[in-house]
Amino acid sequence: MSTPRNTADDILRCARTLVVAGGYNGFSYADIAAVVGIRKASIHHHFPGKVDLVRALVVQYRDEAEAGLAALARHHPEPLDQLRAYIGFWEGCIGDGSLSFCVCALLACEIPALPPEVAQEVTAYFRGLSAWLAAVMDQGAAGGTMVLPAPPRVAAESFMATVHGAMLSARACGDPAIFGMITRPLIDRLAAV
Amino acid sequence: MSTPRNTADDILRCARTLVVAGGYNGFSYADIAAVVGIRKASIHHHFPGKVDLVRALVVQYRDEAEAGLAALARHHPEPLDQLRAYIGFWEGCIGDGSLSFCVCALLACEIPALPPEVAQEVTAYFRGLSAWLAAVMDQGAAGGTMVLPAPPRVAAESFMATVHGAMLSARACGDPAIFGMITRPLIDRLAAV
DNA sequence: GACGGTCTGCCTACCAGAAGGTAGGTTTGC
DNA sequence: GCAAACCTACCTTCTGGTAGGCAGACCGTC
Repeated sequence: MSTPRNTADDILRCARTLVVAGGYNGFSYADIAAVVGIRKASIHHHFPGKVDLVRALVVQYRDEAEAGLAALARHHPEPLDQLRAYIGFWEGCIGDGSLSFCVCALLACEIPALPPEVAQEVTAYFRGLSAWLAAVMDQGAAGGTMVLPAPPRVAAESFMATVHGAMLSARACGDPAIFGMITRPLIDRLAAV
Repeated sequence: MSTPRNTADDILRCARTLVVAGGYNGFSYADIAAVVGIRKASIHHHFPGKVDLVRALVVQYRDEAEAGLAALARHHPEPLDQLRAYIGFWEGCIGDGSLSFCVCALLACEIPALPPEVAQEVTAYFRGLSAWLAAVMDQGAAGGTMVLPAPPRVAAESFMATVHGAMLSARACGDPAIFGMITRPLIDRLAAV
């Protein structure tokens, strides 16, 4: 089941890392070429233009996120544990530096300057994540294990905003621990006594 | 007391708008020149390099923020009202589009790709804002008008993260109303019954 | 008050390098 | 033989930045 070293995927992985570091305008085809070990022009063979590349990258990211959330829901029957795992996932990513920021959160910052094809995918990510969180919260409230401070939709938006803001603070201060400091109490506050 | 139309300040204002739209790499000297109505080379007369320009911009922003928070504290003796006014300020800015995102929050996203001179100022903004919020919360808790869900420092970080995340969600969804939806309950939750 | 000097703000005219992208040829594996 | 993958070579446009000139405001000095 091992992937036979797919160049297109190497390019996407590399682009993801570069986007996470500096956004849409923070990297160039030359940067990717240098890392992946091919020539600039070869990237165009896989992705005709930069827009295609970044769009593909966001689509892949969205797919992975969706799959990840589904897996997470399978492993943790309890809604509260699902949120805990979600936070834990990011805490791990930020802590070990494997993904120090959400790709879509970063791109969302630049939305006014983004090609519409990319912006659209970013917006879809936010809507999707927010909907998933709202569903989990709804379930938790119905099951009596959670107490929501607001209707599920609002509580979900608030939760998501705090998580993204926590990433930002961690990055701004250069201190991954800040993420956990902000997000962990989030769960405790939702837990029914 | 009217300012005699200072070109350097025009440049800073214009650069601020452009940074808010697309970040550090999202604008060029040519963009500014076109808006301000001077030639590219003239910008270098006021700001030798792009780093100097953006650094100056962030320093000015920090000064304004500091002055703004101080003014806000003067106008509202009650800590809870200060937080309300802070949220209200941003709600206004985002609503009328005059400042649809915090300059430093946006730059913080790009910190790994930012010149260190700029990154340092951005970090300082976060520390300053967080300290101010913590002080206000401390005061509110001491006065009995606020109930903090965590120690002031943690509550302040959490508050700040949610506000920044709310900006992000509003931008991601292209809907300014989301900012208010997320942030207004924040105050209610802190208010002592 | 006229004189020369200098400082400020802006200009034109460049530059080297990087950006994203294209054309067309060569290698590689089925 | 064909197609995918990759190459070299090149193009255009934009990037931040420099060199040097020029008009006007400001200046102390005679």
